[in-house]
Amino acid sequence: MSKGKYYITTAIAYTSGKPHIGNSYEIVLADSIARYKRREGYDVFFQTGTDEHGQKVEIKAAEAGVTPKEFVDDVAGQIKGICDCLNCSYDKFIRTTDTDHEKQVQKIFKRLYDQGDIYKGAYEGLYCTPCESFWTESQLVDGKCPDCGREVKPAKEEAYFFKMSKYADRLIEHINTHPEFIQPVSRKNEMMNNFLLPGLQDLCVSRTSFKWGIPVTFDEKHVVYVWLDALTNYITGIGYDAEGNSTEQYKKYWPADLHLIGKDIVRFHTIYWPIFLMALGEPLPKQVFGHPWLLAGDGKMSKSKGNVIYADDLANFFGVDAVRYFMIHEMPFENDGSITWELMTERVNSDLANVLGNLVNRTISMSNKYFGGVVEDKKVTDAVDDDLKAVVTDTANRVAAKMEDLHVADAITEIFTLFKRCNKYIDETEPWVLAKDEAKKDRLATVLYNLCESINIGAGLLWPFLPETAEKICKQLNTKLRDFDTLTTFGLLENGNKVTETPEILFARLDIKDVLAEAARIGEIQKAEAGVTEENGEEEKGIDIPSKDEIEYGDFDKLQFQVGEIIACEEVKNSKKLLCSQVRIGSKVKQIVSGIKAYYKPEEMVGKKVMVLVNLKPATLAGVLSEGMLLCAEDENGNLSLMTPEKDMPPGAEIC
RNA sequence: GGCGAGAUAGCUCAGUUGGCUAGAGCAUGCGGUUCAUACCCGCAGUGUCGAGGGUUCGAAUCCCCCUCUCGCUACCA
Repeated sequence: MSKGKYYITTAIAYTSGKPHIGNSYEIVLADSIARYKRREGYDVFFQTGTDEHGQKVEIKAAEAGVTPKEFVDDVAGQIKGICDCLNCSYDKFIRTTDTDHEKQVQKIFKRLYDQGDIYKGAYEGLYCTPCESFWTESQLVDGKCPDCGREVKPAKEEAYFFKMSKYADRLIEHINTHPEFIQPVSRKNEMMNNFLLPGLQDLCVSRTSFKWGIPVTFDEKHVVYVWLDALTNYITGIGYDAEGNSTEQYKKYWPADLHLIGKDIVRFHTIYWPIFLMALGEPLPKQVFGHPWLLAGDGKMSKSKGNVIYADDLANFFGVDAVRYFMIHEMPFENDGSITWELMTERVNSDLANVLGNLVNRTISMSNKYFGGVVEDKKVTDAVDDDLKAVVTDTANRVAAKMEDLHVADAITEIFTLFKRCNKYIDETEPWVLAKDEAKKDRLATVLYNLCESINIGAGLLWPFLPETAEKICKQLNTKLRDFDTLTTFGLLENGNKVTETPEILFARLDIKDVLAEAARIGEIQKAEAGVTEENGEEEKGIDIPSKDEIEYGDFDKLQFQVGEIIACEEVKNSKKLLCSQVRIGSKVKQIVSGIKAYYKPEEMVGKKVMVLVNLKPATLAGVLSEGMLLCAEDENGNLSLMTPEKDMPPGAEIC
């Protein structure tokens, strides 16, 4: 009997490179929910996939010397490989380069244009080159790029915009009347306070600055910009048609019951996506859950440091279910979790090996030792059985309650509580004592039956989370996976069932030394791939940034750079990132505000001689006048380093 | 700066509408046991529940204020 449909999606992964562990977490979480819902009796459709267009892919492909399509085919294959390696049971793996998807995106774009939701905008001096972004007049902040704060410049290019504000009131109303729509609730406040209530800006939905995208049918030099292309995967993947010929599958599954996404893209899923749907006249998804992140240890991951953690490396070493267990268990509902090889080892040893693996092993060993593997209830009960049975048969309800609220980590903890109760039961009943007394043989038989039945029920509950392990347990017990609606009934295990004679260790205990050796080995491989060797540990991989247009010497000559000496520096009040420096340039002193507080303390700024752009039009930042710009180098993580002359130079020396 | 969340045992956190000696897991110490993967079971802890004030018979829980952390957002010439 079906309880109805359940459509769950993950975000589609961007194909700029192989995803690390933090990006693999979501698919496991989604898979657990999907499997759980299926076992509950829902008709589940579980979609995941890849987001493959955009300039970043175009650049990466060019670097690799292949076409964008060849590049994304390769990366999408890797991403799909990781999903498969983690045993994820998706029903559809959509790629935004799928022909069906591309056609529908074009139709959607056309339709929204025809009905006036998308309009062609013109850009006069409103293009931010570093951000590759166009902005409308109203979007600028102090006349600057609202993303990076840098100068925007005149550009003849045109782009299409979506009229977000038209639907804002309806969306605010929807969010207020559907408190479950945005999860966790703290995200709802952020969306309301930062975007919806201050007033929505129109969103640019096309680009002309790169080619790797879905062309706008009626204006070929434009490609559809990322969010309209990516978000629509949730409907195109199940057969939406913008001209009214959607498939039965679409009619059955839409609206989605759950969009599972990272907390970084909540804004796109709870503002832009619902508004696109409103414009198309389609119902909104029931729930969007912005989950926290799984971070690797404390620092940032980088290949040149050799500390990137990939799901497949972990799965190869610890086993798939150990990785799934860690991800599910260690991730709280609202705060970020962290993963390291050490933490993985702790989880595997204490929960999987000690509690679960050992329980199954000792139970089967005793069945073999005392009864030749035959498990039979001789109905010799004792008061201590009652509590065991109560805990075991109630676990399904407890798990269900946790899953209802998407507290998946708590749900799996409930299952392990069941297994712990079993271990305690063994101590209470002391089977090895019973075994010494022939008169208590029947009691012993019942004890072992109770254990096998409890473990069987536990395995049934465990399946959505650790499918491979649950199946292994059933195989060792020689039972079938229990249907969900039988999990609250004790005693369904067939009498006279014979367990395996050769129980295999489910999870081996690990020695931390071996684990760290493996981590080090993988780290070395990564460093080698990143081009770092023992001798030249400093030889880094270069970073590429988008190229700007070629300029005339005259353009360069307009800029005046000089060496400036910082003679005083203080923090700017009311600002998190700004320092205000007094900079001596020749005989003059300029006041310059810079966003470098995170990298330099005011006192260490004083005395430095730095490169200054002196003829920049003065501006006011956080209420403080700034009459120039201190130049910095910036790495891929946004770390800044001031430019200083390589030999000592007097303040005011021209840089040319 | 604006908005929001949080500060509880060594670590990760639970603590419902204020009420009995403030809890769980992991780690630590001690004891028990041997079927089992040196495993399991039991016991024991320590906590000014971030600081200070207030409401109340009574506050981790409500109010005020302070300090710190985090998230989103603005600022990064």
